[in-house]
Amino acid sequence: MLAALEGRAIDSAYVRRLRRFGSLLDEDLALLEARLGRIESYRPGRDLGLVGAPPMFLLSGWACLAHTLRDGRRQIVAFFLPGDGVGFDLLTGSQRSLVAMALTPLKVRYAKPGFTVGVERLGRVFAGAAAAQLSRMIDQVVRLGRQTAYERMAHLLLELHGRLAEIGETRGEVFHLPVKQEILADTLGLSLVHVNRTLQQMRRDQLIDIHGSQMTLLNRAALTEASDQGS
Amino acid sequence: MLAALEGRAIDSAYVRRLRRFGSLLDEDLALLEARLGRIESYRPGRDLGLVGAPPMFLLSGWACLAHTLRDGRRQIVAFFLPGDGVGFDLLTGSQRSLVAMALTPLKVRYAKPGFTVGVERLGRVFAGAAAAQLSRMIDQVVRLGRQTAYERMAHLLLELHGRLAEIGETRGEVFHLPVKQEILADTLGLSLVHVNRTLQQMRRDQLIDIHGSQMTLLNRAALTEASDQGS
DNA sequence: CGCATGGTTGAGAGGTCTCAAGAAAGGTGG
DNA sequence: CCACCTTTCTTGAGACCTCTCAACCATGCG
Repeated sequence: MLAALEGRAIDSAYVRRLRRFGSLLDEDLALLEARLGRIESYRPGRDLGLVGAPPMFLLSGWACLAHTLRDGRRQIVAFFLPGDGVGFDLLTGSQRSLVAMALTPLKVRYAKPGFTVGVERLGRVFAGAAAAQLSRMIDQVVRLGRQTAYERMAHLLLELHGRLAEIGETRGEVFHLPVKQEILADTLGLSLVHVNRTLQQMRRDQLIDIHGSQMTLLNRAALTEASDQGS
Repeated sequence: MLAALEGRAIDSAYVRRLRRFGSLLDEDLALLEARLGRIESYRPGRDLGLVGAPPMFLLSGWACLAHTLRDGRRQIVAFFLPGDGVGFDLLTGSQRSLVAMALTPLKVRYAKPGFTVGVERLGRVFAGAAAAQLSRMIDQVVRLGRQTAYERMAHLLLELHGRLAEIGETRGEVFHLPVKQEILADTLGLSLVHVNRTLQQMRRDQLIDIHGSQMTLLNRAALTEASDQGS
């Protein structure tokens, strides 16, 4: 049974993700696995109900953290991709109109009640993951505050490609982008129409190629140049 | 000597701040005090040199976390006010053009090397402080992504007043706002000129009053209404 | 085949920006 | 205590990026 658990853990997205932040021994993975519990599915648009719920890992599918203003304007604060942890950093401040929502069909694995990680390897790895999320949030602030639509889009596409590459969900410069342009708009602080025009422009500039929900980065150098931040 | 240390700790801004996130016993404060070290001063504009340095508490003065793009555009990601901790959440990702900078004359107290907090009261309080910072970062994303200049300004002023009130640095609706309009501009993702016009408008609307660096919130209800997020 | 959903395009409006210059405020040396 | 200089605030005018409104097109599905 231990072998089976380890087998499941080793090739799961969250283990691939966590390993980016430090080496994990088999015993660490077994420990982690023992502290994870039931698997659940969500349909696109469903609220993941952060408040009061235990944290979870995304096994597959995309989700987001979104805030809706009284008049309906919506800002997506962060994307959650397969392997990402949700709720470990207690952003579950119980507050306001902040909700976590499935963007695609979603499979998640909840932590068991009372989940903790020590300060050992597992703890450091979790701290690294939390730092990475904070770093992405900072990127988001910079995008929204000081970049043009074109720059924001370039930067976001590079971020998404990078994050998907970490868990092996890219084929070269190609990846699956399973969200409507409306979602990109609410992420980048733009209107749906302008997102569309921006993508058109990037196509004309040969920076990207889109077929359905398949996104191809045709010119990484130009995208990096355009995204400026230069990260 | 223990009494002296506790005396200093009890009325310091960071203790007032931390106590917001849970009760702390005298022994907790003594423990914290023992893990804090030297005090240092910075002049406005100086880099606090996050990378590789231990975390610190601001004893007095304001600082910020800022990212500068290649062409000089700057985005201030977060303000640090007296009592705030800087660097405890390892945003010190060693990365890019992200710097912490003094905005006013600053006095900070560094943690001693190897600083840690357990999972006891002190640890929970630190976790609460980290969650609050993340929550403010989310507010910042919403402001920048989906609010107008007027709304952004109203929301930021309310946030700053609230944070200063926590440490007793307000007198009713009056507080000291020690930053240039340029700093507000780089925080709110606006131009200096537009910040000025927005403040003028809020004055004409009798929402605020400004005398030098003294800011008065004249109409909290209207400010809250304008800031929308309704937090 | 018709409807629903999501993508695309046009045109005008509007919020914010840039450039530019003048006014106010604050510090410093004579 | 004043003259001067620097910094910061203020205001005007036109440009520009992005928005809103409104269609129209493409795709998929029952």
